[in-house]
Amino acid sequence: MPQSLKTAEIEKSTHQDYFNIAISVDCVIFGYENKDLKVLLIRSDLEEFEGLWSLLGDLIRPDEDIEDAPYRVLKERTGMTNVYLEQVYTFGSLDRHPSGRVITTAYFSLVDILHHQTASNNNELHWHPVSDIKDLAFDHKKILDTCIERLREKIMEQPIVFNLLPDKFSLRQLQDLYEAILGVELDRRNFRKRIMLKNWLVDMNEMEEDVPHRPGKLYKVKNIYKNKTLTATAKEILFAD
Amino acid sequence: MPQSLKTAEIEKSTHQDYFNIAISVDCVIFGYENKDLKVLLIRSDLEEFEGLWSLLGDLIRPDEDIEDAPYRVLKERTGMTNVYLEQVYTFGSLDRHPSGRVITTAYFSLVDILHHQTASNNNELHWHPVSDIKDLAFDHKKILDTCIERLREKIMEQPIVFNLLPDKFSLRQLQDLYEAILGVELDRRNFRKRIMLKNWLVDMNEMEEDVPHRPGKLYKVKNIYKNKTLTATAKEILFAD
DNA sequence: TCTTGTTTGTGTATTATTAACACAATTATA
DNA sequence: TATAATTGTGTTAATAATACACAAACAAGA
Repeated sequence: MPQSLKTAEIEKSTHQDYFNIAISVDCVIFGYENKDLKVLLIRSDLEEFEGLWSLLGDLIRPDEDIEDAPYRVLKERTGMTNVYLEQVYTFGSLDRHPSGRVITTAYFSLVDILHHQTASNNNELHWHPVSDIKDLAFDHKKILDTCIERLREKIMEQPIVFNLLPDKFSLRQLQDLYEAILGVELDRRNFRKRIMLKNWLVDMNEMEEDVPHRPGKLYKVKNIYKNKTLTATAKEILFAD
Repeated sequence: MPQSLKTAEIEKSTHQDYFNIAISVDCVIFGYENKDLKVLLIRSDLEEFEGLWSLLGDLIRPDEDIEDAPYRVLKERTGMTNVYLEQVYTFGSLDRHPSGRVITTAYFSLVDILHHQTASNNNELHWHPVSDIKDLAFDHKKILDTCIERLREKIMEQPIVFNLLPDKFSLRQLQDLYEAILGVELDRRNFRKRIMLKNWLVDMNEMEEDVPHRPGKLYKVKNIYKNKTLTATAKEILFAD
């Protein structure tokens, strides 16, 4: 059910289309800034959820592949393109949407905040540290939690966190990011050993600059892991190690 | 409804289109028999797929929670109740269904074939060894492959395979089952050690009977892992180990 | 230019996990 | 009572994960 329909129209159309179900996608857009894992939210435009934030989502169009819908939402609402996206789960409780029956498929997305910060000056959009988020509109808190859980599992196995960082980064930055996502502290030496063993990184032969301490070496992720629009089968091949 | 659409006229005229997508569930019903992982299929009733088999599925009803739909499908089509079910992925290519736009959410299910064999004498239903399946109607082969992959990951972490076995089983039966699902051979001593370490089993203090060799001890899975209709949060607690 | 603060870069010893591997005991059957 | 088939069990080696300390690099300020 479109969020923009007012209550009277909703009554009418839900009766007309009682036997219909709408399907949407919702995007959990993760970013990383100031050692915090953040998520991009928009102020809910529904009366029922006044004051609450919600995920970015939209109904799927009848002529649109479901996998294209989250890309379109990101582009339309934030201007972001070429982002990492992954389907997580489909939520379809009867009462999850106050204006009608809407089943939604959740995707999470990983973006480099700094390269996307000016993409939209829509001040209804805001990056929130995930640790600060207590409640969201609809069942979006549950969707967020499910996506965080999936993200935590995934980063231990596959080279995806680099989508949250600038092209060049130090091992310290990378470790801080892992700690922010996992919510734990990691031993520096063991972390470096484990990451290096995975063989995901390329040494740039450059050093950090303008840091008030001994600068660290800079790395980037190998190019084969950088294409963000891989098909599922291409991923299987690449990530087989 | 996209925010970019402004006028009421546009909203109204496109409204019908947005509800012009059907949503279904498809069930990959796994069973285990004769050392084969099998899947329950039905003859496709579509002309386009004449001669091909397909998964059991149905459209979701407007008054039905998405999680209830696969239970209903299983009950209606096979008589099975109280089965293990898990949502896997939602498939929504434009061309996946020849008669219109249908997005489908795939679930896999684990059942004990012997206790369900007479549930339906619908001879359009048939158990197929998964290793024999080359092609299926719709995109069901892709759905099946996705579910097998998920099943393989899951059985290494969580005590779910027992849903495929009778209540009492020997470690040999259990190992054969793991080998059938994973498609590999396992070392018997290491397998037994690993399973016992997980602490999922209870020794029944009974022995196999009517086997033409030294009989093995019988085990059952602990009761806390046996409830097949656990909520997601209950699972988290129980399986935290 | 010397001292201090801060962070990088590195290795080893310990423990836990996984993998490889062989033989005696039990039952049914001939 | 001999044979065939399978169960039940333990040790060693290899690999991975964890715990832990110190010297070197740079910036800033005395």
